[in-house]
Parts: sequence; C-alpha cells; structure tokens
Amino acid sequence: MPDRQDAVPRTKEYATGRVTRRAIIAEAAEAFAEKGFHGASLRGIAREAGVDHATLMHHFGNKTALLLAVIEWHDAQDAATSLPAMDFTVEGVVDAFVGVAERNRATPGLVQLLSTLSAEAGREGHPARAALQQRHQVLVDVFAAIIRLRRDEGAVDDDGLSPEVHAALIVSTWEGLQVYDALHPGDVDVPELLARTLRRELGLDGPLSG
Amino acid sequence: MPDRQDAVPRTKEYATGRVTRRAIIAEAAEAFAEKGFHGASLRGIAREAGVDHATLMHHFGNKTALLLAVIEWHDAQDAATSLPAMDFTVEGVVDAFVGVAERNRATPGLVQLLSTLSAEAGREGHPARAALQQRHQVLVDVFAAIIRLRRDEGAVDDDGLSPEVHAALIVSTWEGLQVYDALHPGDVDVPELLARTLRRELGLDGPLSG
DNA sequence: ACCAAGTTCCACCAAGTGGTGGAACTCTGC
DNA sequence: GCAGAGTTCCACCACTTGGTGGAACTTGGT
Repeated sequence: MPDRQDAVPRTKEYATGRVTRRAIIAEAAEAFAEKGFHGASLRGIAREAGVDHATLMHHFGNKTALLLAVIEWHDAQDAATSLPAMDFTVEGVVDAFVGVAERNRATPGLVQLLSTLSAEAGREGHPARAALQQRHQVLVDVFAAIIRLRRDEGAVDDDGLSPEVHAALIVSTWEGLQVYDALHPGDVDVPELLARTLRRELGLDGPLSG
Repeated sequence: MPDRQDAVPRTKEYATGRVTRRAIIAEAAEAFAEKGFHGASLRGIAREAGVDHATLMHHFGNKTALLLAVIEWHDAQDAATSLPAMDFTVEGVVDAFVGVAERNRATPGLVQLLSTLSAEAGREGHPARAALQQRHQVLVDVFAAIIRLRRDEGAVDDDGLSPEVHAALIVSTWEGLQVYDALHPGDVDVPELLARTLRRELGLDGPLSG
C-alpha cells in the first residue's frame, strides 16, 4: 500500500527543491531576526543559502510569503517539541512553556526574529501582523482557560481582571523578558522568571519546593 | 543622560535651521516607528518633512545620528513632563510612571518607535543598542532602589530575586504590554495594568478598593 | 530513452539606497 | 549694505532593492 496521504505533499515537488526551500527558510529566519522584515534583503538571504535570488523568488514568490513561511516553520518546530509532552495538569502546562523558554535560549536568533516582528507588526498593514496576532492569541487562550479553571478551584483569587486580560499580562511579561534578555545579555534568566511568574499568577506557590 | 545644555547651543545656528531640524526629527520618529531603523529611508523622511534629503544630511550627517537624535528628543520630552512632578514617595514614583504610560497613549507612534528599536537593538552592533540599554538601565535603577527600600521597610518580602532582577522583570512587563497593546489595540489597558503591576510588586496593595 | 514538471541561474529592469560636492540662497550681527 | 556663517537644493555617485523572463538543467515516473 504505497498510498499514504500523510507524508505525501499536496503539490508535486522534488527532494532537491525541498532541501533548498528549507535552507532558504533557515537563512531567512536569521536575516529577519538580525535586520527585521524591511531591513533584510532577498539577495542577501539567497546568497547565504547558496542560491541565486531568482531561485528564492521561484520558491516563495515574494518577500512577504517568505516571512510567513519562516514564522510557520518556527511555530511548527515549537509545537512539535512542546505539545506532545504537555499533559493537562496546570503543572504540566507550566513546565511545557518553561521548556519552550529554555529551548529558546539555544536559538536566540529566532527569539530575536519574533520579538522584532512582534514590535514591527504593531503598525497596521504590516504583512505579518495577522500571523503575530494569532500567535499571541493562542497563548492567551491557553492561559485564560487555566486562569478560569484555577479561579473555580479557588486556587487563585479574582482580582477584577478578566481571564483574557490577565493572560495577556502574562504573555506580555514573557515577550518583554525576551526583549530585555536580548538587550542585556545575562542580566535575567528568562526561563526562571517565566516559571516564577507563571507559578505566581496561576496559584502554584505553596509550602513546597522553592 | 548626555548633554544638558539644550537652551544654549554650542555651535552657532539660525532659527530657520532649528525649525527644520525639529520637523525632520518628528518625521523621522514616525518613519522609524513604522518601518524600523533599516526600513525607513532618509529620502522618505526628508520628503515628509518637506526638505531635500541633502538638507537632512547636512543637519545630521548620517542615518545613525538621526536615529540617536530622535531617541534623545523623545527622552527629553518624557523627562520634561514626568520628572518635575515626581516626589520621592513610593506612591509618587508609581503615579509618575503611570502618568508616562497614560501620556504614551496619546503618541502611539513614539511607543511603536521605542518598542521596535528595543527589539531591533537586541542584535549586537545595532547603532541604537547602547542608547536603548541605557534607557532600560535608568528605569531598572529607579525600581531597584525602591524595591530595596520597601524590603527594608518590610512592605514587600524578599523572594530570592535581586532587586535589579526584580526591577528588570517590572520593566520587561511594561515593555511587553506596550508591544501587546500595539498588536492588539484595545485589548489591554496599559496604564491600568502597569499601575496594578507596580502596586503589587512594590507592596502598595492594601485592604482597600477592589 | 523519453518527457513533463520542477528547479536553477543569468541577464535585465526600474526604482530606491545612503552619501558627496558644490553652487545658490538666507539669516544674523555689525 | 556688508561679510561670513548657516542653510538649502540640484545633480550626481556607486550600489542595492524586489521583481521578471527565459533559457538550461534535474528529477522522477513511465
């Protein structure tokens, strides 16, 4: 039965092309991280990837499509490594996100990319605005659900903030920490401070382990 | 804080030039906010300001110098409006910073500028990196001093974090909130959430209003 | 071997980039 | 009104930008 639709790509493509596309995305991620969307150039990305810039154009069509491909690839990586290990306990969710933060430490370029894009995409009309908004929304939804749960359990008290706004505050702190860390390397321990923030905001602080 | 001699220019200059310089800085702030440092162009800024791009070059010499002039101008505005009203009580400091956040609401372009630059400047070698680091450092120093004070007073308990790291966490939250607000307009109330964060982190919460 | 589709690169385009030189103009103090 | 410094713009530079057209080459299935 060679007919498996899982691994088969929808549009026809050759193995060589897929390799090239991957290489371009990797270099594009680095370039966008360093110089932002406007500052990075397709020619520079193509040169680093070892191909002509016309080849890049053939695969992605235009600069915006390349950017969206990079974001999609990055999120897919994150999801692939963190979601499977996440059970549905509050502790499990916290551990999973702290794990993401720890793994981010190994790829500062990607963190830099997302931070720069998040800030850049604050302007209406930015090509990645919708994608970045959705990225945040996913996190907010998860945290808001947990906050609701914890309030029902009485583990955390209602402070007059809606769960969504409270969740947005948590996400903002995380994002802000990443920006701060990039600007002041070594001054803060992002995973540790994220863990501390999550444990506090989700009511996991107790008489147990410090 | 660099030069404090705003009123008395060292080099001779005419009134017309000062007006032009101001106009250029205003447009540059908007352009850098929208497109980042790399994405904004000197010609575009000059066009918006109603002058030739050679005129811009005459006044600022190069793109980096223009960026630094914009940042310095922005900080000078902030300092001029918030510092005089700040007494040395904890409540006074909190009110002063919440006031800055409230005034920021009226100038989203400038907030966008600083957010974009903070994220961009995470890369070593960015022309505004040192300036942005110093901007953060000023805030961290203020908050760290207050945290130390409040710990001595017993108003806030030592949580194992150094005052500087705790202060950096506060600054990160503030910055993160501004980015979040730009990306999701209306979802969060930055001054309110900043006030809540400051009051909580600096031990100003009491049995009063919910 | 054949062939259609996928891939790659060369050459080119119009437009825009930061930056320079110099001539013409305006402002200020005398 | 004069002189000199400050200001402004035109013309130009070498270079880069995102994007296009087409010809040559690879790939994978038959």
